Amino acid sequence: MSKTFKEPDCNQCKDRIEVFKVLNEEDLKKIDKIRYDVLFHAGEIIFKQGTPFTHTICILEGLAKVYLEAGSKRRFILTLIGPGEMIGSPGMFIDGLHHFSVAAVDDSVACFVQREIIEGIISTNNRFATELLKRANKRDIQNFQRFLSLTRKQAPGRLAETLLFLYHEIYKTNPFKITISRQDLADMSATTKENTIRTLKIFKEEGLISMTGNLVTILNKRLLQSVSVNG
Amino acid sequence: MSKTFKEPDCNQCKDRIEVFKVLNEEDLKKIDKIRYDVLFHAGEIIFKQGTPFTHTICILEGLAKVYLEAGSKRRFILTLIGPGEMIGSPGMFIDGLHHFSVAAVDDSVACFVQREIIEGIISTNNRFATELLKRANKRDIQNFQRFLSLTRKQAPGRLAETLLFLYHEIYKTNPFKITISRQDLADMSATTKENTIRTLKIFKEEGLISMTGNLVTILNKRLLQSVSVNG
DNA sequence: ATATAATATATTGATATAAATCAATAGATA
DNA sequence: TATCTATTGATTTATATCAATATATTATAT
Repeated sequence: MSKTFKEPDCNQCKDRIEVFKVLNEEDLKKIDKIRYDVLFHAGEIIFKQGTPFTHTICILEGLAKVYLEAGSKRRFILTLIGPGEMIGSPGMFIDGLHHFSVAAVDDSVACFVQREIIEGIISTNNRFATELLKRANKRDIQNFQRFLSLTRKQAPGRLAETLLFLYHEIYKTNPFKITISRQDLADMSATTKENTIRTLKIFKEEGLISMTGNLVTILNKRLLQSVSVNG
Repeated sequence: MSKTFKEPDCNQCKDRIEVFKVLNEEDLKKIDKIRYDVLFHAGEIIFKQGTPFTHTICILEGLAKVYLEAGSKRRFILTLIGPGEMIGSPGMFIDGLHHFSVAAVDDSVACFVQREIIEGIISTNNRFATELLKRANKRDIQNFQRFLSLTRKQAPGRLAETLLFLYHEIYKTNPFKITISRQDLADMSATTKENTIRTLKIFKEEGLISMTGNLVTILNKRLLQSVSVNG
C-alpha cells in the first residue's frame, strides 16, 4: 500500500457505477467528504478475508481479483473487478468481517469509503437499498451459473468460460494480453495450473485460440463458446 | 397442485420469519388481504425455473427442495426449505423469471403473496429492504461456503456436510427419518446416487452413522464433522 | 548500466486415484 | 404386475499429484 491521495470527485463514479446512479446530491456530498484513494502495486492485498470490514472500495484504475481462501490449499477466484463496480462485503449487517480477499492484479487505485457512510445512505435512500438488492439478485444468478459450471462441466469447459469472461468482461479486445498468471486462470476455473496449461495447449492445437506468452487471441469464438457451454 | 385455502393469519409468520419481523401493521394488512395457501403433494413442483416470477412463497407446513436444473443432466439442490423462510427469486428487479425450481418433498402448504405487494413494501419500508439485504448477505456467505465445498472437498466431505445440514437445519432430531431420496442426497452433495450409497456404506462401516432404510442415526458427530471439514 | 545469481512462474511428463459411467439385480411402492 | 428407487459390482476416465526442467522475472553485486 502506498500514496494516499484525493482527486477525482464522486460525480464521475455516479455516472459509471450502476448502484451510484440513484444517489442524490446530499448522499454524494457525504461520500465525497470522507473518501480517499490509495494506490496499490500489483500483487498487494487490498482486503484480507477475516479482517474487519471498515470500508467499501471502488477500483478507479487497474484490476483486482476477489477470491476465497481456506487453509493453505487452493484459492477460488470469485471474480475480477476493474473500474466501474463497488466492492462491498457480505459481512455488512452480519458479522462486520470480510468474507473474501481482494488483491491488486495490476497496479491499481482504489477509492475507500467508510462503511458507516454507505450504511447510512442505505437507511435513508430507499432507491439505493433497492439498487443494492438488485445487485444482490444479479450476483445470485451469477452464483447459480457458477454452481452449474462447477458441478456439470469438466475443466476444459470451465477454462473456456474463463477465457470468454476475460474477453467480454475484462480486456474487451481481441487479442488481449492477460495480466493474470496461469495459476490465476486455474483458480478462476477451479482446476490446477498444470491442467490449465495442458488444456490451453489443446485449445491451441484445435485452433480455438492462439497464445504466445500472455497474449491471447480467440480464433474460433463459436467453438470456444460451444466448449464453454457443453463442458 | 390442489386445494386453495386461507386460514392462518400473517401475525404468526411475523413471529417466525426473520424478514417479516420488521413489517408494520399496514404492511401486514396488505399481505393478509391477498395471500392464499396452496397444498402441494410430495413430488409436485411449486416453482419451475424459467417461468415468470409472480409470487413469493412461504412454506407453512412440510418441506421443499430448491434446485437448479440445466439440460437433462444432473440437478443441483441449492437448499431444503421448511417453515420459517420466505422464498423470493433473484429474478426480482432483473428479468422477472424464476432462476431455480422448487418442489415439494413432503406434502406441503405454501403461502402465496403477489410479487408486486412485496416490491411495494420494499420501496416504502426501509427496514424491510435492509432486512432483505442482510438476508442476501447471509446467502452470499453460504454460497461462498458452497463454492469451497465444491472445489476443495471430495465427495465424502460433501456428503458428511449434507448429513449434518439435515440434522441441524431440517430434522433437528437424532435419529431422523429422511424424506428425501438417495438421488436428492446426491444432488445436495454434487455427486452421483451410486457414489452416495457407497459412501454411506463406508460411513456405516466406520461407525459414523447407522442407517436402515431412511432412518439415519448420527453415531459419531465429532468424526462426521471432521470428515465434513477436512474433505 | 551490465552481468550474474536467485527466485518465481511456466511447461512437460509419469503416475495415482477419486469418482463417473455402465450394467445388472434387489427391494419397495403403486 | 409394473414401475420406481436402492444397491452392488466392474470398468473407464478426468484430473490431481508428484517430479523435473525450462523460462521469465527480479534482485544483487560489480
